[in-house]
Amino acid sequence: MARPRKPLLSRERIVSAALALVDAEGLQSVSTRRLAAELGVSGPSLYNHFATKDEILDAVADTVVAQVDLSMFDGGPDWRAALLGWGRSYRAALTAHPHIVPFLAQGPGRRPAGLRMADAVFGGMTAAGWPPAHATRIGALMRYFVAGSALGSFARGFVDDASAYDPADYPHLGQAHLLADHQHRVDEGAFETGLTALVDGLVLQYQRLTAIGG
Amino acid sequence: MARPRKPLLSRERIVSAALALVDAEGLQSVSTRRLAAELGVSGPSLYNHFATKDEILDAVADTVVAQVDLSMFDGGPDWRAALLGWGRSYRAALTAHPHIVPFLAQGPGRRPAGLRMADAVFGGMTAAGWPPAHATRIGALMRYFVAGSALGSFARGFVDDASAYDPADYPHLGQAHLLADHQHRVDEGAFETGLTALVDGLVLQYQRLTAIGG
DNA sequence: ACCTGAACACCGTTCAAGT
DNA sequence: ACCTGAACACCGTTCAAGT
Repeated sequence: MARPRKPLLSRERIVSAALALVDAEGLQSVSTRRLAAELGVSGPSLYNHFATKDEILDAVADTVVAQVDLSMFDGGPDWRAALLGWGRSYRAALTAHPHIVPFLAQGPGRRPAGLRMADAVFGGMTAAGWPPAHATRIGALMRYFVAGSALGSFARGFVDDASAYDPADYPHLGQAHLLADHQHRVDEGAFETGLTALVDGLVLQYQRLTAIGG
Repeated sequence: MARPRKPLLSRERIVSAALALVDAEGLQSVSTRRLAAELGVSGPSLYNHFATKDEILDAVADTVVAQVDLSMFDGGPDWRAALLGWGRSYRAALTAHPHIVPFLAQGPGRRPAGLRMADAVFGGMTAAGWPPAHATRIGALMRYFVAGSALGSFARGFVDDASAYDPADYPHLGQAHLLADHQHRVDEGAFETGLTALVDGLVLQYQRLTAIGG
């Protein structure tokens, strides 16, 4: 068979198969041949729809980021609640597809969903009274925190094996092996603690700013 | 030539050549054959010193994290200053070798330098009066923020091309293409703003905690 | 336009062979 | 013990050929 009367592939079909494969088996398992096999075609077929494999993964990353709720930014002047809500939705979108996060972090500048997000945050913060330079920084620092939390699950690093943590080497890590069990709880707790601290700290800065300004 | 009278390679030589190659050309350029060529040997020779390529990269990541200054944690009870100093040193160590950061984030649990760091932070925070559960979270959330900031330079995402940001699509990104120029400044500003906010927010939490406790 | 198989220049890793 | 070349099962991507 050569060219079929109706196309076998489409960008959407390729992207959703790639996302399913990433979720099921991780980034490593996404090769062009493997992905093509999953779609019932041969490897080179993909190049009729995307120029490179990276372009496919870019599109996958974009659909993940597109899941982030941005509605809180056209609401009103409660930027504190908006940041909290956005942060949680952003993190939820990433942790739903953890294997794509390392790729996602490589630079969202050309991905529409990332741009929409940056635009919404900037617009929301400036509308709430933040100067433009601050609004830019807030968008960036929130992204750092959320991406970092989704990427490197802190607790995932600890092995479920007491012998790995000799108290002579690490006097304070006696319970570290237990963390493997509580992985989720530690990550969620650290994320919530950090998110709250971040927003609380920004409130202080906002107060200083308006005290000087007004 | 087969086995030389004195070994041509050592783990240290391999790791430092790998780090130099990562810094010069990025993670993608580190293949076993290329790295071996850089060392004047053939590809499979590396397997006499490391079991896998990932083990080599793990060792590279470890040497990077080993650069982080941890002295502030055995100083005294000023946990605020310790977190600020640690955060800056941590970020400096990572941004000195940006190409290894995506790999580094994959999980530091088995890397000695990462464990020493976690241990020092935990010890410092508990010594300063934080309950153990909080100390764990603080170590994690700081790592999220620093890793995120080193990994995904926010500004790097924006292209130096005004036409990429149609105001019809992104009403608030009119100046976005200028960010490419100010990349460093934006990242540093966002990092400092976020670090300060984070620590300020933790101070509030600490006050609440001790107010309830005492 | 959209698929195919063959081909190119790579990978990480294994292994028998050499000293 | 530590290096080598050959080999295995893969890669991403190109391209001429088919309809």
